Amino acid sequence: MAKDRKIDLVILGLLFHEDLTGYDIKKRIDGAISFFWKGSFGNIYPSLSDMEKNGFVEKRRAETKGRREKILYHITEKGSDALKEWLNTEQAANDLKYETLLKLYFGGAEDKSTALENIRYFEERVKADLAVLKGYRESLEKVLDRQDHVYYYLTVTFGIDTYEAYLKWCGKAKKMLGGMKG
Amino acid sequence: MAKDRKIDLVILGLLFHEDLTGYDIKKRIDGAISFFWKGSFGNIYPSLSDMEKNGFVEKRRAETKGRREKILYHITEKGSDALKEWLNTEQAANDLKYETLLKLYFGGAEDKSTALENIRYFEERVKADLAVLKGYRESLEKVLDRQDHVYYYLTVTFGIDTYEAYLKWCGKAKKMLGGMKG
DNA sequence: TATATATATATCGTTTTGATATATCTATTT
DNA sequence: AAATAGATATATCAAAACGATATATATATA
Repeated sequence: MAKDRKIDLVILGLLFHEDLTGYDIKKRIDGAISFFWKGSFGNIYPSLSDMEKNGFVEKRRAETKGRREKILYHITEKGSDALKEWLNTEQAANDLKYETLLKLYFGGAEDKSTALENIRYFEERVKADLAVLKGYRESLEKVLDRQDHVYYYLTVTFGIDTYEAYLKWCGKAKKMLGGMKG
Repeated sequence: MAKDRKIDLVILGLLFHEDLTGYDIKKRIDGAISFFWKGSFGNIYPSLSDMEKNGFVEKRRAETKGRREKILYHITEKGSDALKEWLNTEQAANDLKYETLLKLYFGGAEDKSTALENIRYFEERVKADLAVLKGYRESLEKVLDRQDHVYYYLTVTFGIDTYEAYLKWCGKAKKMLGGMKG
């Protein structure tokens, strides 16, 4: 595991539950996780390769029955230890990049209709994403007896709560801009 | 301006109002903007250098009165056009990285006290940041007659609304984890 | 059968991050 | 007056992330 490479921890977290290929890992990240973290082949494969070299994960040839071979990765004890150590460190960096707010902040360079367009576009995407998150929540509510699912459920409700706050703000912002001259 | 370099737009947005040095730009970004976008010397100086080469900004020697010279940057018409073009493009990427949620998602690898620690740490920082944002809001409320300030105000209220949603979620999450076995 | 889509691994150029190096100016302390 | 700490100012570097693309096989569909 590299010193400051966060993707390593994402991968170890996923491998803690099951063996996965690099492609599987990408799919997992693109699911429910994508609302709060992202990954690309460009960092997943180099991470797997380095972690394998350093003994945090190991390769398990999948039973391919004559088909094209694929590489399943399995977490080692060293990998589990690294994951747990990270979970137990207090600090956690939450880095937010809202291009929407950046545009709004510089809105004075154009007329208010431009800013309103920006907010409306944001609002539409938030509504769409919120619907997806509510779908996840509904599925998870049925299986909350399993401990892992409580953790998944909490991340989903975090998304729902913040997205609903976004929508309320959109309403207020549109009203305020609407009442402004220019 | 580079093809996909977002820091270019941040700099152009700031220079639209006033001439600034690279150091000034860093300070501006570290202020109210840092809640939704970040920048470092490592991308600010290369961006300024490239944009100067390509005619988006130009150097203005500051009146230093014998003191050490500093480089003030001034936005050109080409730079203003690029800023406005960006403001008028519909899509805006909001990339959120919550290490807090990442740890929570993988919480099943440790016991629930670890997850609770994670949430409590997050809660404390949100409270501190929220106080700063409320201070900004108070200052801005006095000067809302100026159009630019309305835009700044909206980005600040976005922060306040979402941070308050975070805190409500923290309360619910702690309660839910508290009632869970393990 | 043709073809579009999904699976799977890998790499590359660009951009960002975070730290550090260097030097000057200004305010404070001794 | 001298020492020093902190702010100002520019710049660079290694490491990491991003986004796109290349390559090839497997599977579903028209």
